[in-house]
Amino acid sequence: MARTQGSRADITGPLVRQAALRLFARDGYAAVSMRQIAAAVGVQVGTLYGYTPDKQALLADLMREHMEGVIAAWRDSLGDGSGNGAEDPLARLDRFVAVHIGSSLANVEGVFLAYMELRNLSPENFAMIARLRRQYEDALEAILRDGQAAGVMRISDTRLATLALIAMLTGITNWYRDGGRLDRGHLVQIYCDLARGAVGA
Amino acid sequence: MARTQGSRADITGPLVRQAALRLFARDGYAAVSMRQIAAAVGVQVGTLYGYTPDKQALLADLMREHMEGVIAAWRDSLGDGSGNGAEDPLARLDRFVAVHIGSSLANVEGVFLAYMELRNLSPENFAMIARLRRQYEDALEAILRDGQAAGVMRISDTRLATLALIAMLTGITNWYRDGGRLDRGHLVQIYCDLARGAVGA
DNA sequence: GTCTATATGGTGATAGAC
DNA sequence: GTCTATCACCATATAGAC
Repeated sequence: MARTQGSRADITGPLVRQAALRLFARDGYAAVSMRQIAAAVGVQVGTLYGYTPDKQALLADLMREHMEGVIAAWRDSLGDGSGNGAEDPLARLDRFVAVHIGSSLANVEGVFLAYMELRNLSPENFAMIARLRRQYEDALEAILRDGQAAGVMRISDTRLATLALIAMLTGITNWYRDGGRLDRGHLVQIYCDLARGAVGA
Repeated sequence: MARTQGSRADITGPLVRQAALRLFARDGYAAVSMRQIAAAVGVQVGTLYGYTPDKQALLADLMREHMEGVIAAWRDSLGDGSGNGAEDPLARLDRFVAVHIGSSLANVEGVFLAYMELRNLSPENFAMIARLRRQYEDALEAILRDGQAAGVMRISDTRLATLALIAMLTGITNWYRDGGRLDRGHLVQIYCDLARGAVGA
């Protein structure tokens, strides 16, 4: 495993982050040592500190990138149907469900970090991640408010419904495996029905 | 903190488990040392090994007791309305929601362990906890099947709906705090509406 | 850019005195 | 039942050679 000399700065950085993501997701931040990450990359432990100031920053960066990716996936899904100015709230809800499931399954390890490692963040990093999470939640709540206002949803508390729907959707990553009983299209369909029902559509 | 001598076997055992539960829930199993647990109890570290064979068994016991408590809370809720032989599936769903929220909020730390520390269990202990979880999930799925058969629910996949509802309900422990904007009765009411909607009632 | 070596301190678990 | 002392090992992070 331990390479001796040989400089590959262009690829070592991404490898460090990829190995850390995989190991943190599998065993948990606190259970993974910098030595394990170094061994997975194929460098000695001291080398890691050329790519991150410390272990905490490595975790925070991975979580930030995950949240930014999830938010970007939602934002980018808006641009697809060009000139689709006034999309129906129910169609927007379906799209949110599909995009959330898609970006979650595309990065299951990131989802694990985002929901399990909050307590291992420093206060400053925690505040940063919490802000990004809130931003994402607010995108869904805006849909529910519009659906409520348009009379196509019946919701007693949009904030609670938002948290309930996101918890419901995120739980998928705990059990879904490609190649199982359901394909992704079917999965999205079923969760669209569950979500529409929950908001009284 | 460190007591010197003095035997209190009858109370030290529960204190060890209580301190471990609190610390594991707050900081995570891997991040908590046996020395921290001992300090919280007020004994020296060697003393802990009179109450548990090792750290792993301490975790597994706490998780097992939590799951057994949740299952018992559901089972005991059946006996209350004596002679209530043929309860409506929708009423049973409401009762499941209320009991789940009640037992979750009564033991938030246990819920944290049950959902965050599965990966820190040995294979044998993991299998034991997974069996208890499945047993609890099956109690909900039986309700959904009956509701489907009775024509009072419309569900395309009862297993998925079960997992979705439990994820939705369990998410509550991530944000609910007594004394906040909502009291527990209101909370249960809102989640009953969400659950009924999700299953097409 | 990567290595080796090291500083400093924490880890789970056990043995044996009291 | 609890303590003290200890074993063998692993942790994060840094300094300086190449």
